[in-house]
Amino acid sequence: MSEIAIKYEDKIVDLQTAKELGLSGEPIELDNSPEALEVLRHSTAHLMAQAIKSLYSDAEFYVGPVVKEGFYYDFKTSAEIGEADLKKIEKQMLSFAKKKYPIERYVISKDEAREKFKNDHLKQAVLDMIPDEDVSIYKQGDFEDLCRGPHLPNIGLIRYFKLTKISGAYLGGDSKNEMLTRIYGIAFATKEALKEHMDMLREAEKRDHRKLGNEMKLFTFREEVGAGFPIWLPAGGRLRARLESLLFKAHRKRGYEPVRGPEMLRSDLWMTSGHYQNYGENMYFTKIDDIEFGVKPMNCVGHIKVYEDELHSYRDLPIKYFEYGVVHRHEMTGALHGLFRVREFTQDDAHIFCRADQIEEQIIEVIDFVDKIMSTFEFDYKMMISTRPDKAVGSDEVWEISTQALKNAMDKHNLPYEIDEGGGAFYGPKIDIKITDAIGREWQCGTVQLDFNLPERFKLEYNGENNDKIQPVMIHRAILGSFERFIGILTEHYAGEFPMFIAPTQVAIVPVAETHKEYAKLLSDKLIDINADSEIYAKNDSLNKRIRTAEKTRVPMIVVIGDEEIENKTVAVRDRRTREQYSMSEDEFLKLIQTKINEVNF
RNA sequence: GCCGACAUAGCUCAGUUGGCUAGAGCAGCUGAUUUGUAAUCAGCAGGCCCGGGGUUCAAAUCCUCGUGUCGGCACCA
Repeated sequence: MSEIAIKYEDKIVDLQTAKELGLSGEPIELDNSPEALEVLRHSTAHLMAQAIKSLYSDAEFYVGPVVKEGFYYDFKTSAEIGEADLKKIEKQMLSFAKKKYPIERYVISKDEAREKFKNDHLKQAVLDMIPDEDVSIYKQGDFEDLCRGPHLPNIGLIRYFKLTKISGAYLGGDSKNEMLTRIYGIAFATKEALKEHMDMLREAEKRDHRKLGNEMKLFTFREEVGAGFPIWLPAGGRLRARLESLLFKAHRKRGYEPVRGPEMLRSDLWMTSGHYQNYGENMYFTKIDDIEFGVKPMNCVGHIKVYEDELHSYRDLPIKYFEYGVVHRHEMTGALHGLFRVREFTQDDAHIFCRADQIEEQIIEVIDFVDKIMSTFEFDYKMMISTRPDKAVGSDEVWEISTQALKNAMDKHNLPYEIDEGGGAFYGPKIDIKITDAIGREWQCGTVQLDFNLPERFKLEYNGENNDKIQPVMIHRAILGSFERFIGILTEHYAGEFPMFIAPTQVAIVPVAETHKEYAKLLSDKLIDINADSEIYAKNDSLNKRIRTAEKTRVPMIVVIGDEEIENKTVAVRDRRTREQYSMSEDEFLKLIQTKINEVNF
């Protein structure tokens, strides 16, 4: 193992820089530590750039940073590069690596750098962003790149890497700018680590909810139906229904009232709410007898109309309405992604109308609710406070007060959070709950939004103790976010092996021979009585085949029924994970299923 | 929406530089078999090769415009 850099004042300093500045510190060896990988991957990005430059001589380079999933480099060339070219570039990289060019570093002034890269408009853009007077250049062979480092001492150290993805990426991350080509890659210090990483990706692929959803017949999409409109199949329907009914009970326990608003409302209302102006490009509109209607992208307006249906006293607050609200949003084609991003979805949505002095307790109550559910499913999640976006309604002052209120509530209860600057809803700041999918992508699920604007816009009020008219505060919240996304994430989280209480089918019953079919049906009926779904595998196939088929559906329990079982009133249980078999009495079995189904309450 | 890739049976995939009647496995149907814990055997059926338009003697294959999907970017539950 060789030394590649040193740690100096908690910073990684490469050997070239350390030598130049005469620094010394704890050595960093080339291993799979985060520090070493940072240096290795950064240098691999440069090696890739060198290879690209040699293959596409007009290539210009923007930035090539190390990121969570490896590294990338953004560049531009007149050549069309596709996935097939990655192999070619990898090969070129290896041949350069074999030459073991040392990576040299020197410093020049920014003006000199401008001159040096005068034919590269992307490097000029990079130079524009650098405030310093002097910049460093790294050189390997005849390839030079403007870079802050740190880098390996020699490109020969780069051996175990893979280019993983190619795509477009906007210059500076802004869709108004030109699009560059981006190639992602990954590198490790050892062959084993690289292999492990690739295995992990393959494993994640197996969990992909789109693949499992298809295999397990949970949901489907069809071209002739339209992009982004999921079709729920029977198995998915059962899973979803279980989740819905559990959650319904949980809402009722916490004082939420079920309500329901219409699917579309007159456009005037969307103007009052501000959706028309601030969210209109995501909405679908239609006309009925010359009056324009907007299909709801959110449920708040409907719930406001419920609130307006009667007068409210300060004694009645908080009032909590909930709805499994179907919403439609015009998502861009490129954003659609299985159940994670669709154009029609159902939110577990609720709106809490409360007094200003109830905000904190209400927010904390919602966060407790979220925690109850996420911990039941064993999800890690993190919370983000999102502040005022560019497109927003309401005064700065109101935004400041409401954002502060969210922070206060979190701080007071020692709840950790990150800040997402400008990520709020147009009507108020929010706390987002983000959970992670099988391959580490984070998805926003639950959300708690504090809103002083819609109550103002709709002139909502309640009677105070002195019979004065006071404006309530609105809290918008969703726990799962949407059934679609949440079930997608659940599918990946459990790799399709759903726990008993939400599994589409609780029990697979396999009768040994035809003569046991009748008894299987009786057992199935008993299961329905305790709210468990079962499927009887009585097709004209071998017993082995039917057990195999049942296994493949990932059903939590398989029971085999034959002469022995019928005679003794027992069932032969086969466990999903261990594939072990054991026998238990039918009564015990039914009790067990019942317990497993009922053990979860949010 | 942008960059790149892809679209063949219900599913997973073959199909050579444009050239015979487009194939396989699984699933489905029919029959035989009635099975004790991960694939019994045989037969049958199943295709506007994503959709329009074009090039060609000839198109699943080449071009073009759509639609959909995938990987990212941008945007978001």
